[in-house]
Amino acid sequence: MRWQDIDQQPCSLARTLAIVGDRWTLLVLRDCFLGVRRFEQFQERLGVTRHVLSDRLRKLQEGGILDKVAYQERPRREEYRLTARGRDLYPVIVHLAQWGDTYLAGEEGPPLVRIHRQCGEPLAAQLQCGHCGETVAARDIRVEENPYWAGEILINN
Amino acid sequence: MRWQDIDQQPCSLARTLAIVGDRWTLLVLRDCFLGVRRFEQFQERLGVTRHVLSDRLRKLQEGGILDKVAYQERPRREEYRLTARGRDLYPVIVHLAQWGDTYLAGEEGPPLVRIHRQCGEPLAAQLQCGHCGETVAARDIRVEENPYWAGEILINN
DNA sequence: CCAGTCAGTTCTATTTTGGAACTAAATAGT
DNA sequence: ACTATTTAGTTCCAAAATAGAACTGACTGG
Repeated sequence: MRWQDIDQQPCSLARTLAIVGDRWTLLVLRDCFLGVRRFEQFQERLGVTRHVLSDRLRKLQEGGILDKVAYQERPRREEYRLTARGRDLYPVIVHLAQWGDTYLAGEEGPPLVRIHRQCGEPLAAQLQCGHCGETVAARDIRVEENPYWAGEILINN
Repeated sequence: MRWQDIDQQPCSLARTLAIVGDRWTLLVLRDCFLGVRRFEQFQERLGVTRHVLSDRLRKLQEGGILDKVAYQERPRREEYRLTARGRDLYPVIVHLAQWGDTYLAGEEGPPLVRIHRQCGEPLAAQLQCGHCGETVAARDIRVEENPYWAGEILINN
């Protein structure tokens, strides 16, 4: 199976990765959350080639994650801004970064610290159940298959 | 900059993506969380070529995310199991999948539903501050730069 | 008219991936 | 003893994606 066909799979993770799972794309999003908006700035900060950056920004736009907005006419210049859908990916960025903070930081410590404004402490991100408010671990979750794809996704049945 | 050098950047997200950011790797992890352990099963479920799968499993193992454990001698056969470090990536998988559930599901609805055992409801995953227990949104976070990399990561300073 | 800015596009060489076939180390059946 | 089967890979080559550099277009400012 080709990577470009994974969005056809009955899997929300695969479908999401079809938009944000290419090389560099999640780093582009990190920069978006840090306030970067312009092509030149993404390119300089990431060191990605312009041609790949152009492709990634287009896919993020097509996926509804970024909006292309003119910030100047004559000559027209456009910048990229996170949409509400895009901001919903923040927990993904935070958990990936936190994993790196925890397991991959050197002697100097993590490059960035995220502070929770409300309590003033460094964020120790956890997964929370929106219904009951409790902290959730992997073993607290049971998975149910949509009957439409019965037997196609889960193992042991 | 080459993708294989991103682990050199002062960015925990980049360092994490150097391990899990290749094509197919997060889908391998999804399957791990669904209980898949064996090479043949990953290969069949994902449709990834054996040669790429082999490479991804090796990188996950080197990154301490999977353990390669013999489940049989004569002939020796090994399977892959999530480590504690690996299980810490669960929130990443859940939030990516939930984003797909929310924005990319078709008429049939999401392929899988995750149920929180403790409350019995479908999980609506949120980001939680481990210190104060509150739900956290992107705008609730302020970022501080490690002085070691002063001025290298943040913009506007 | 010339240099500079910004957001790309185009070009070629290198790297990665996809698809298929092949290998190794056994066991089970005839 | 020979043959097929199982499982976990490796090897090979063509096709696709990426890296790096140069180029384009639409202006502005001097």
